[in-house]
Amino acid sequence: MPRRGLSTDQVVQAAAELADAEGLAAVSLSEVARRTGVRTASTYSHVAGLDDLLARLAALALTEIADRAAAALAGVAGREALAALCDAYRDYGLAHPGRYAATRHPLAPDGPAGAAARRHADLTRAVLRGYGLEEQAQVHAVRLVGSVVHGFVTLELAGAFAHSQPSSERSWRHAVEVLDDALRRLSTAAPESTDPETTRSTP
Amino acid sequence: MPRRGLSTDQVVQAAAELADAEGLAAVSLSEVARRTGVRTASTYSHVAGLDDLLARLAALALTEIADRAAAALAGVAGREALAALCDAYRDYGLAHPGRYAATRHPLAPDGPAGAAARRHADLTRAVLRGYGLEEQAQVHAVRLVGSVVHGFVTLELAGAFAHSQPSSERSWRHAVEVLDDALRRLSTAAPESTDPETTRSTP
DNA sequence: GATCCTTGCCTATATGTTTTAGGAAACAAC
DNA sequence: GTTGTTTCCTAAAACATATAGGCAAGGATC
Repeated sequence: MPRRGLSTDQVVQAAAELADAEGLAAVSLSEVARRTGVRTASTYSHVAGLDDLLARLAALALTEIADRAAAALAGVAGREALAALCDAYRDYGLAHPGRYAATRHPLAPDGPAGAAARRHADLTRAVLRGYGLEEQAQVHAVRLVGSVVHGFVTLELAGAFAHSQPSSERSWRHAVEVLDDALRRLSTAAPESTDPETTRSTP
Repeated sequence: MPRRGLSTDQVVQAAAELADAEGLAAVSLSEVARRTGVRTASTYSHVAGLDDLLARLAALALTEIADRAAAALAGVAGREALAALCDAYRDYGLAHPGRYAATRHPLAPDGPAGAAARRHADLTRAVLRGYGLEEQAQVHAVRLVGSVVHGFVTLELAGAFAHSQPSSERSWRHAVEVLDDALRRLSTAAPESTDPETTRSTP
């Protein structure tokens, strides 16, 4: 019996292609084994189990997104940078729905997925630096941008915007534009907010 | 053998409680059967299978959210209405994470889930009416609001905002405020956009 | 070149879940 | 009481996760 020469990366890769083609729910050790040409039990030589495989898949997706975002951000700033960052997420999600869905898998803060998650936060922070926000506002902005992007892509992939005019593409451009506008206004707004609701005691 | 007097609603209810307590992934026909005191095969008398159960769970969650949103919207308008709508979603998601997660289950446009989804769109539209947007801008706004809310709640439930200052509660209030501000600006902005980027040929 | 050692892959097995098929008993209506 | 419907059962097939133990391929070492 000749060896297939399988590696962990190849197993994860097979899972990624399966997820994109058939949906994340279709990813099972059995099906991955089938597609790599080995028996199910043999995959345990490369991954610790289904949960480990899904975690590695999440790490792969996060890394790929961060790579693309970093590349897209080279040489741009301000509004263009925000659009490039947001587009990197959405384009990846549309091109690789299964991997994107894997991203929601609960990930350990340590490990490769944690490192990738930190890269994401850093990239968003780098983009937001161009808006001149103060520290606290920047955290809020990171979360807002993340919410809009993640929410839109998730709903779009779920088909919530299909079969309805205008196209989701239009709405996406509109959303990014509104986001840019809002961030710009936040930067020019009171740099030291005196709103009693947001400047309570800071423990 | 005395009958348990089970009904479809009771099965779905058991699944809902299971999902909230142990996570949506823990919902299986076996576990639901265990909790309702019947054998696994017996649940097939009430639901057509696991997929049908999850779809019914999604419909239940969407209906419950719509009910709460509708109640929260009674007698308020403008900024308060927007906040009430958004809070209804988030409060439900935090209180019932499993049911909220079930919402992402692919739903057929016909059937009860489809009706609930339409209620949601109508509720959002009702809130946005207070901002005086034109038709096309209103569609964009519905999608934007949906994205922000869904994205934020999803990320918050995934723990993305935990272990980090300031609290996610602060960021949430901030996000809703920014959203209100953005919508208000859209209403006062050019009612007929002449931006060449957004008014290309309409095929 | 013969001998280890690691390890990729195997078979076999235990356990749990989904789903269908067929039957018995509870319950309701007449 | 008979009939009919519905709930729940047992039985069984198909498939998934996971572990244990074994065999041999591919190197490294002597």
